[in-house]
Amino acid sequence: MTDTNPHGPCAAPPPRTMSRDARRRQIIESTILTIAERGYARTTLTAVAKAAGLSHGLLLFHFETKEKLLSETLDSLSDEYRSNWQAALAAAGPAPEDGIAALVRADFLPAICNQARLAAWCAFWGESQSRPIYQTRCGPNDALYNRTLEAICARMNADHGYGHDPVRIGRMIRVMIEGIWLDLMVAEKPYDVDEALATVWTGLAAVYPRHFAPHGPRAPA
Amino acid sequence: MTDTNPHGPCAAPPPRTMSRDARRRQIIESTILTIAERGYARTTLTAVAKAAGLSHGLLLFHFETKEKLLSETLDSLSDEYRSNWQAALAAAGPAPEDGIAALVRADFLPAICNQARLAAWCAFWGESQSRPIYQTRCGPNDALYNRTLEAICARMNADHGYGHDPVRIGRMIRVMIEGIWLDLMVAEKPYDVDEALATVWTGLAAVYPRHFAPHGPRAPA
Amino acid sequence: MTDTNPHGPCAAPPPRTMSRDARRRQIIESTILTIAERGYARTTLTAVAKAAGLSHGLLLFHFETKEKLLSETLDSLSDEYRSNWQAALAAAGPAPEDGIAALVRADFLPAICNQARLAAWCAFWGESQSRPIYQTRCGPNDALYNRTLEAICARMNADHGYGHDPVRIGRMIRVMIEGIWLDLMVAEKPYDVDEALATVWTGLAAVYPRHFAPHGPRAPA
Amino acid sequence: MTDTNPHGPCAAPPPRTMSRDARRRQIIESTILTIAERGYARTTLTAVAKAAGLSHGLLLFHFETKEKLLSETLDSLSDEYRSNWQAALAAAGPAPEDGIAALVRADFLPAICNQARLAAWCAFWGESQSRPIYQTRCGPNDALYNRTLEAICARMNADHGYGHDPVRIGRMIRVMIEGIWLDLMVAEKPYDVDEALATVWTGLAAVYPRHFAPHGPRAPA
DNA sequence: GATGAATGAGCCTTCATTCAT
DNA sequence: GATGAATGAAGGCTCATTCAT
Repeated sequence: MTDTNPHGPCAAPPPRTMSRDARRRQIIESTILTIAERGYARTTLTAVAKAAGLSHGLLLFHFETKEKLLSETLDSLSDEYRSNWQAALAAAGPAPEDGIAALVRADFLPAICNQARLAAWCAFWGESQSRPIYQTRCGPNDALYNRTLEAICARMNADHGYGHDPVRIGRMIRVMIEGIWLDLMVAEKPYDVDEALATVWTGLAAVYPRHFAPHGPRAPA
Repeated sequence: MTDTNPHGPCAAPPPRTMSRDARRRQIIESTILTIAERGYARTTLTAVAKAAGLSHGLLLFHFETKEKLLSETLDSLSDEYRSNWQAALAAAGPAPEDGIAALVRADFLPAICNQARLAAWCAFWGESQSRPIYQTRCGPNDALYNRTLEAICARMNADHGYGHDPVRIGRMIRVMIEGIWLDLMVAEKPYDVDEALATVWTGLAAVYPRHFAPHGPRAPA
Repeated sequence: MTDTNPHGPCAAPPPRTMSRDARRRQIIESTILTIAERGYARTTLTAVAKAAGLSHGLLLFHFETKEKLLSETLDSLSDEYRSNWQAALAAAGPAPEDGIAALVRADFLPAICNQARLAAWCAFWGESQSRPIYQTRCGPNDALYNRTLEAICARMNADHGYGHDPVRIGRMIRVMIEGIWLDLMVAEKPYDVDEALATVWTGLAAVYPRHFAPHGPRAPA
Repeated sequence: MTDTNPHGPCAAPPPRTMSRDARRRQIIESTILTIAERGYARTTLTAVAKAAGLSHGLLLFHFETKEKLLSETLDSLSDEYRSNWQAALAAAGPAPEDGIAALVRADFLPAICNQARLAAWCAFWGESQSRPIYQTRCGPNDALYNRTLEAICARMNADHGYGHDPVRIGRMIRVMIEGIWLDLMVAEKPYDVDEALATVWTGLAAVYPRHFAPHGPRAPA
C-alpha cells in the first residue's frame, strides 16, 4: 500500500471535477464540520473551502451566496433528521410503544447524534431568533415530527388504557431529548449515549410504567 | 453607602456621566438586547453602542475588548439566573417538593424567561463549542444547580419513599425545562408559560404522583 | 407578425455551429448591446455571453481575452462608422455642399445613430483616457474623416467664394455633431433626429448661407 | 530643492486629523484625479485612498459606500461647473453678447477645462446610460444652464435684430463646446485652449456677425 | 467547436481596535 | 470620561482566465 493521501488510506483523493450533486454534498458536509469546529459566527467561506480542500470560488459557483449555502446546509440537516426517524419508525413493530422506542433510539444513533451534527443544530438554533431561515426550512419537518409523535401517544392511551394528554406527553418526550442534546453540546464532561437513553427511559417509565422501565422498553408480556 | 469609585467621591455626578457600575450594567443590558435582536454573529460593538445610546469608544473604555464584553455579559446572565433560583429556593417551604416546585416556577418567571434572555442564552449555547468561555463562566453555576436539584430529588426518595435515581430524575427535570426553553425560542408559534409549566407538571406528576398532578403541585395532605 | 425573436423576424435562432466570422460578428454585436445596457464598467464576459446565448468559454475561444474582445468591438464600430460616411460621400453629388450634407446626414442614420451605438461610443470615450486603445484603433479613421471634411470645406471656399478657415469650420461641423451625439446620450429627454439635424443645418446656414438654410441644404440654383 | 513630497514643494503633508468637510473635499479631489488617471471602471477605493494618502477605511467612514463617493464627486463637479459660469455671467457686462462671451470663456478656464475634470466628466457620461445618477445629480444644473443660454440668445434677437431660433442657437453653442471638450479628451494631439476658443468664435461670428469675429468678440461700436 | 467546473486576484465592505482631542 | 477620526485585517463576492471533458 503506497497510498500517501492525507485523507486516509481508504479515501480516494477528491477528483478534480465531480458531478454537480456530489460536489454540493461534499461542500455541505464540510460546512457542517466547519460550523461544528468554529461556530456559526466564525464559519467563513474560506474556512469551509479549506475543510473541503477546494477554492472558495467553487463554493460560490455551486451555491451563489454564503447565505444560500447555509440555508441548504440546514435543509440537508433537517431532511437527514426526518429520514432517520421515519426509517426507524418504518422498521419498528406495530405497537405504539415500539414506535416511541424507535423514535427515541433514532435520535441517539451515531449518524444523527454526533458532535458535528449537534453543534451545527445548536448553531442554527442560536441564530434562529434573528433570522427566519430556521422556520422556513425546518418548520414543516418539525411539525410533521410533532404530529407523528402525538398520534403515537394517543394510541398509547387508546390501546393500553393510559390517560395522558397526548400533546403534553409528546412534547415532554421531545423536550427531554432536545434538552439532552443541549447537555451533550454544552456540558463540560457530557455523559454517554447510554446514560442519555437511560434518562429518557426513566421519564418514559414514569408515564408508561407497564411498557417502559428505567433501563429501557419492557419486553411484551 | 461606601463609594468605591476609584476616581474619588462623586457627590453630585452630572447626568452625562454615570457611576462605573451603572454604566457597565447599562452596556451589558444593551448587549443582551442586541444579541437577541441581531444574533450572536451580527452583534457588533457599534450595534451595542447604538442600542445603548453611547459611542462605541466608550464601550471599549469600559470593557477593553469585545470578547471581554461578551464574557461579562454571559457572566451577568449566569449570575442573574443563579440568584433567581437561589432566591426562589430560599423562599420556598422546607419540603423537597416545595423546592422542586420553586425551582421549576423560577425558571419561567418573566425576569428570566423572556425573549431577550432566551435568545441570548441560545446564542451563547450556539457558539459555545468554539469558545470555551461558557465552561469557565457558567460551568460552576451549572454544577451548583445540578447538585442542588439532585439533593432535593434524593430527599424526595428519603422523605416520601420514592425510588428514583436522583441524578437521572434531576437531569430529566432540567432537560425538560431546557428543552422547553428551546421550544420557546425556536418554535414558530411558541406556547405560553402556563402550557410550558403544565408540561413540566405532567412529567413531575408521572415521577412523583403523590406530590404533583398534571396541573401543578398537589396541596400537602 | 407574431415573431418575438429578439434577433428580428427573419433571423433564425443561432445555429449551434457557425462560421468563424459569423460567430465573431454575433459576439461583437452582443458586446455593443451589453455595453449600452450595463455600461463599460459592468460589461462582463458572462453578461456578453448571456446576451449572445453562448457560454463564456466560447467568447474566449474566439477572442482569447476580454481586452481583445473590447478592442475588436471598437474596431468594428470604427470601421462601420467609416464605411457609413464613405458610402454616403460616394453616393453624394459632386459639389462640396453635397458632400457636407451627405456627411451630416450619414451621422444620423439609424444604423449609426442609435442608442446602442451611441452608448458604446460614449463608453469607449469615457475609458479612452486610461487606455490607449482608442488612439490605436480609431485614430487613423478619425484622421481620415477630418482630412476629408477639411478638404470639402476648402472646396467650399474655392468653388463658392466663402472665406472660412477650413480646419476650424470642419472642426466646428464635427464637434457640433459629436456634441449632439452626447446630448442624445446624456440628456434626460433627448430630442429627435430631425431636431438634431435642424441644429446642424442652422449652424451650416450661418457659415454657408447661400448653400444651407436652417431647415436643410438649399436646392441648387 | 530636494523635496520629494508628492504633494508638491509647498504643500504640507495632510494632517492626521482634519475637519470633516476638509477631509471630504480632499477625498473628492483625489477621486477626480483617480478617475482621470485610471478611468471609471478601474477607479477603486484602494486607488483613491492611495492617491489621497489615506486608508480605504477612511473613505468609507466619510462616504459610507463607493457609490455615494462617486455620486458626491459628480455633485461636486456639477456644482463647481455651475458656480463657474454663474460667476462669469455675473461679472460680465450687461449686453447679451457679453454674456455669451463670458459663458464661452468660462468653459475653457483652467479651473474647469483641465485634463482631470474633462476626463472625469467624460467618464461619468460614459457610464451615465447605465446609472441614473447623472440625471438626478446634474439634470437640474444642466437645465438651468440651457434656460440661461437660451434667454441670452433671445435677447440677441430682441436687442440686435438677429432672427435665429434661440433654442437651436443656444444648443448649437453648447454642443460646440461639449464637442470640443470631447476632442480635448479623445484626440491624440489635442489643440490648445486658444484654438478651441477660436473655433467657437468662428461659429459665433457666423451667427452673430456684427458682434463676433473669428478671433473673438468685437469691441462695441 | 463548445461547455462548464475550477481557480485566484482583487474588489467593496464590515468591524474591532487605536488614538488624538 | 467621552467622542469620533483613522487604521487595517478579514469577510463575501465578482469575474477573467484556465482546463478537463
